[in-house]
Amino acid sequence: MIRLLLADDQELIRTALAALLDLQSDFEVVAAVGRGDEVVAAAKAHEADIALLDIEMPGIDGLAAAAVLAKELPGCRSLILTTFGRPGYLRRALESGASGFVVKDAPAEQLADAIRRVAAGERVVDPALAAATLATGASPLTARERDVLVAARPGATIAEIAEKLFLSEGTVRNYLSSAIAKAGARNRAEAVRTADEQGWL
Amino acid sequence: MIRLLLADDQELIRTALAALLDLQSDFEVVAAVGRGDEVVAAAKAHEADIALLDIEMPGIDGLAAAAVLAKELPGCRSLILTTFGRPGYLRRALESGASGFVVKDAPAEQLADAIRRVAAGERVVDPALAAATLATGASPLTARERDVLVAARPGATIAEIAEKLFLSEGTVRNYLSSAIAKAGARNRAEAVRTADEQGWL
DNA sequence: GGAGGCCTGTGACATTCGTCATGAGTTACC
DNA sequence: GGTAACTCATGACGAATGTCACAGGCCTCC
Repeated sequence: MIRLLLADDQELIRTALAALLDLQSDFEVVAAVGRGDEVVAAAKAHEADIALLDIEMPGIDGLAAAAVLAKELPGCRSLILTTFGRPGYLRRALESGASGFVVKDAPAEQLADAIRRVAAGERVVDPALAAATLATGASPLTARERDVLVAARPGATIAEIAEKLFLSEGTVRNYLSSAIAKAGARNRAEAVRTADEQGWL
Repeated sequence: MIRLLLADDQELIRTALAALLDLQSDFEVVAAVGRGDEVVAAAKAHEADIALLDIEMPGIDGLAAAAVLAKELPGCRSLILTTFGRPGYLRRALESGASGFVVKDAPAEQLADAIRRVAAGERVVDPALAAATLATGASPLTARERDVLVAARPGATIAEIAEKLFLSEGTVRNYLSSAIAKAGARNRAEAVRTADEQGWL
């Protein structure tokens, strides 16, 4: 019997996944939480074998939760279950110590199979996504370029970004310029968009 | 017995919701599709009573599917089931002829309750969301201002927007300027963002 | 028929943005 | 100790953007 922990911010999805997984005779959903920062405590309390983690959650995100889990509770493996199959997400997931990565538009049998294989100690990754990740390569952005792009995301002006990061406006313009070049964009907005899609942010 | 049609682009969510709803003794999931343009045919073929529609789908979106369904198959009511509780979505859903609107972070009982009430002929809407919609009011944008904002969304330049909409660049600048003013933004990017969040696009 | 609103366009203007050259300070690595 | 990369900054330049005033054509509504 494999003991599962579910973490997803949408209650309906959480409940529905639990209903689906409970149909499998060798699975048992022992806990379901809606926040990333509740994952570790729940995993400890219910002695989960595998944590199914969504990425987008309040508190800390699923990738960070996987990292904490790997450190504090090595007996509980993590399987990232998310909507977006972005290359950068997969990379960060594996760096965070997750044992698997499944996207939400996969068929149910694939999820069940992934859970069983992770429980057996394997690492499970969608082959197509893995190939895309290798092809994309790591982020070419420096730490500060990334910061500036993140701060620019909501549509902030240069002055606002500079104020938020305690930089001069000229410096912000320079970082933005190089980030735009590295993203192959012609705009701040386009650079933010492509960097986001690549998982660089 | 209420016959349900599920439409969601993510297969896992589709399957999981089907598993959840089948637990209710008075529900029967008779069809599940992953594209908006398959909804009507499937509803006809399986004589569904209620269609549960996600908004974001390939083909046509759930709101458009609800409109077609209301026209071609009045016996089948629509219930929008979506991640985002944006005021504009709710407004467009009700204008499209949908009978209900539930967000995906509602508890499962609320969904089941909504389905039963829609089946009984009621209109079902989350009260908090309805209040937000009334408070927000309709979009202040004119049709063209909206078009320009949509075209500007990926980070396009003025020249690209003008080319796409067959307008002069000066005209595009004028529309953008008034749209920015109406959105209370100081940027094109910020205007796109807030308009998107309000459901004006 | 007149008023008002939207669509489309032009021209001008100040501001912001993106690019480039350059330099100093820091850290890391050979 | 030297090289390289990153961080932060300044100044200057052209291009893109946002704002404003204005005008003609087309609707709709009173």
